[in-house]
Amino acid sequence: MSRDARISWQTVQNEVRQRISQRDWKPGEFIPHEADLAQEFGCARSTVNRALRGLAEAGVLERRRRAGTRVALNPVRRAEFAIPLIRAEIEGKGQSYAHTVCLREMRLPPPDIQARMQVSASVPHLFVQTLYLGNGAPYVFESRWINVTATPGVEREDFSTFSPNEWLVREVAFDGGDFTFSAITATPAEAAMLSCRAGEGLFVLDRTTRNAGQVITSVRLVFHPGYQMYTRI
Amino acid sequence: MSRDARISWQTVQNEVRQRISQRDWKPGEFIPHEADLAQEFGCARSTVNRALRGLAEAGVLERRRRAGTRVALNPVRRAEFAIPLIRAEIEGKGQSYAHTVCLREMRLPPPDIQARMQVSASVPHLFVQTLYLGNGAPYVFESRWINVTATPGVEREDFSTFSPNEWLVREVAFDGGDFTFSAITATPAEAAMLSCRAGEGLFVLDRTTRNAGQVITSVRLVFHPGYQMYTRI
DNA sequence: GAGTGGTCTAGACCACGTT
DNA sequence: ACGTGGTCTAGACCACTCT
Repeated sequence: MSRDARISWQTVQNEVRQRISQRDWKPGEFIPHEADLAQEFGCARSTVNRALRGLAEAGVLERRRRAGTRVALNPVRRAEFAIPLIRAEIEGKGQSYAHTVCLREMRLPPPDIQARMQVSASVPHLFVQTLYLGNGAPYVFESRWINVTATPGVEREDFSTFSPNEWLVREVAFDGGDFTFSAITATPAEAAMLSCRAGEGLFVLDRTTRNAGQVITSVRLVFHPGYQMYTRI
Repeated sequence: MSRDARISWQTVQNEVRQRISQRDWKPGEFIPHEADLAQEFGCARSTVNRALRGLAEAGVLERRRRAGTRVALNPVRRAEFAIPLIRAEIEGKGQSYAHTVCLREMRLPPPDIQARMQVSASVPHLFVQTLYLGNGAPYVFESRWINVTATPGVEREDFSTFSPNEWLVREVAFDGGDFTFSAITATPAEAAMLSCRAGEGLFVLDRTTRNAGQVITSVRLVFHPGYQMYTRI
């Protein structure tokens, strides 16, 4: 008769989400303890734990030992964005992909790059400038510094078949990085590369990538006018 | 003698991360099954599962039933960014916070806002423009459309003590939204608001916030020149 | 069909922070 | 001190998907 279906952690999570949305449980308020919720839903405490842990990771709940679990005051505090390969991003929009290497040489990095890459002034790095094209039109212009001691084999690579972006992703391990998003006003040189007018506002991503504490590469991507980065919660 | 310490899921996760960083396990390769790893580490399979699930959520691993677990081809594919209150962001930089409401009136939303908010043309919305200041200097200029039927009490609010941003976070539940980041070229009006030159590149965030499927508000934030959004993996 | 990850359970112990 | 969340275990069954 009372053969109930198993309760999944998603069921619990959805129910909790709904109670928060409906303001049964208001921001800042404590919600019942795991044990009580387990009893209410008729499942094991670990199932409730799984559900609530996910909500805490998403920033919806705040949990503290001994104190309990409360609804976060600002329930939407984090969002994720995807970091696609440039090729994948362009092809994902249904455009044809191409890239051109404009410059490739060893150079001493300027002070700002030294600081970002945590290297001394006297160590030459590989500097590569690449233009990526979607349907033949400039999509993004990349200026990249590569730490050659951390990327064996790069000195023999001309990036004609694989772009610096693709080559590094294929050949070198990464485990972390910094990202800075900003807007710049196009200089005449940048405008010429991206086929736009000087003075236009352009979206910029600066990224420094690391592996096991070592800096691999530092890159600036200047996107074409009108570029948008999108994400959803 | 052989009283080993308990193995935590973090231990397993760090070990797996390290093997990937060191390229013992290369991108695209399968790694051992959960059961084998559990035996190797001397812990329960659920502990291994917890560790690997976290890595899969982070995009480091790809897991499929029956097929197994493999190292992702592009190990760093996602990043999180924080969405602070504007007040918290300004004060977090050690600056004094202030805001000024420039405009507050009921209006019919223009077509682009109608599309974003999924409403018909004939429904008036509350339109509020607010300038946020850090140390007295313009920090970000906000143009916001508010769905009054979803935000009871808003018609009596003048946003002098609480900014629209703060008021909505305090009074209304959210559970999702869309974010679009882009760059614009400052119009003369925008330049005047932000005390910058017309034609400068400015960082822009468009956000539409929802609760239980209903659109609450749609906002455009135009930041001062030089603004950067930062995140780290 | 069979093997893999996904999940649930019931119980246990522990870490930590509030009181 | 003690109560709460955090975690681990051992076992079980299930869902999915590859062959």
